[in-house]
Amino acid sequence: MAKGLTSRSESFPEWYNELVRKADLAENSAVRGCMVIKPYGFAIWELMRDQLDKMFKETGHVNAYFPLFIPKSYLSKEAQTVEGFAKECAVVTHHRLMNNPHGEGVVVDPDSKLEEELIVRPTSETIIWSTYKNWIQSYRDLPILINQWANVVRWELRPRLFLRTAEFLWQEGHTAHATADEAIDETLTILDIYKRFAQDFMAVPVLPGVKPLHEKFPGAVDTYTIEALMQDGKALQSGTSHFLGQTFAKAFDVTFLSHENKQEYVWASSWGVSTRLMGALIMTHSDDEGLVLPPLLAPFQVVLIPLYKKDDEKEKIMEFSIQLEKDLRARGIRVKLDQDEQKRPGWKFAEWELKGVPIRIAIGSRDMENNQLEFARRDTKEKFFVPMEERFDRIEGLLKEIQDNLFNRALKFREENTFQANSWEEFQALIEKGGFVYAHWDGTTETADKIKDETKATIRCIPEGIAEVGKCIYSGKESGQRVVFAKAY
RNA sequence: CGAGGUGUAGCGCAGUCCGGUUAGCGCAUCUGCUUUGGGAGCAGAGGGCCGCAGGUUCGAAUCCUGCCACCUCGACCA
Repeated sequence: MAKGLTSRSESFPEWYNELVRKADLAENSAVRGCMVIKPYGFAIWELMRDQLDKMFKETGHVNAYFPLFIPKSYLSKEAQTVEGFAKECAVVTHHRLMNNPHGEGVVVDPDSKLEEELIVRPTSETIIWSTYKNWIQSYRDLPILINQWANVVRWELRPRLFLRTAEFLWQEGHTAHATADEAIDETLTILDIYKRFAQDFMAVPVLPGVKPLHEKFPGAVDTYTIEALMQDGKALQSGTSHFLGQTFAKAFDVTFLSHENKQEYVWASSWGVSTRLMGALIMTHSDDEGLVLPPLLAPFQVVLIPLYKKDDEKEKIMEFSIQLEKDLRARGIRVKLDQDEQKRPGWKFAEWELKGVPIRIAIGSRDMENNQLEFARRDTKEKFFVPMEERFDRIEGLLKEIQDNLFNRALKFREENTFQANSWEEFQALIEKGGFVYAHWDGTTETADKIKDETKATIRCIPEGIAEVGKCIYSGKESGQRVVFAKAY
């Protein structure tokens, strides 16, 4: 049992908070709502980022960078964007400080007031489309497939590490196309990348689908989402891909001359995933002993713990350990040899479990004599001995096995917590239990609002291809298909 | 932004009701010895503007007033 880690059954939110801190992922900062991502946590984010970046580039996207500050007037050009983000924007009003004429410290120089205030970007559609206007004249300039890795600020009143912070890191893709079909294709291509990334790398099963209109991104025609189910039965929106239609092209007057020699508005998509994915990763796999990481995203896939008492033992053990570290590294495995002499082995075992390292190998004199190594896998907590000559094959095999096991385990959990509700009473009971609930809905925002008021459940997404006629569980009106309800983060 | 709560050592807390020795405990830190295959034991040591500013009092962590910060719960959100 990890020292001082609250169990999930005792309090899931507390468990999460303590885990994030104790596993050295992140901590609160001096600025309310902003987090410090610590090196170990950032290493995981870097692995996610590198993989996503690779997938974007494989599908023809390029990276660029747009400014942090957005002129206030840009936001007012697109009415829905204002409505969506106005309540959570940080605003820059001055550009200079001065020594306090009445005392200690510095004050804002009143003479440095900006003529036009600047908004710290909550998302970059407006500044990007005001730029695309200059880049696009003819169909020959299309498509534009740009992504940027950036920080954004949304002034949150109730922050939680990784899940909801005032500043967060993300990528935002912004594409421009000649036709609606092309933009929709792009939107769905990215949704598929997100799904594959979540499932194949994070080992997190996700449910792709489209958001109902009242849950979509302001300014989008359609918002697609991947929804994941956390261990406490709550859903986490883990990525979104928007078909923006011509909303931003019209707001910023971005037109192109088509094949047919006609001026037409450009079609758009935008899409993003953020450091919130860290929250999904943690809340999907981890247990009461700490973090559990899928091998593909583990900063260290294998940790080596040397065990020795006397100095003559130490020399032999260390020589072997250093060689094993080199051999594993040469095979492309991320490995950590824990050489800390201040800490005892038991402490190290617990510490690396807390940090979620998939495979631990203990190396002691007894093992040397028996020509074997003691393996421990983090996901199942099994311990077993591996003959020396099999060590490389077993490590490589185990990493794949653990990756698969985590996904299958999470998928099984989701299946066991996915239900169908056919009456209002049934729906209420199932939502109270937690999990995904498939139910008929009459398609109106009014009904969705009432369901939310009474149960706190929202429509997470409308999955594709499950057409089935039925009656709305709340209003009893006609419904063309089931939608997925859950309580959400 | 509404409603509650909490600010005491790096972290977690007791003490505050009912004012009165040198403000205490656990973890962490430092020193020494013994330990080292599942978060070591013993002995010793260091560390505090008791959130901030006023007030009451011979005397304030403790009582009063104001401010600030953080946490939990609601409304909003990736």
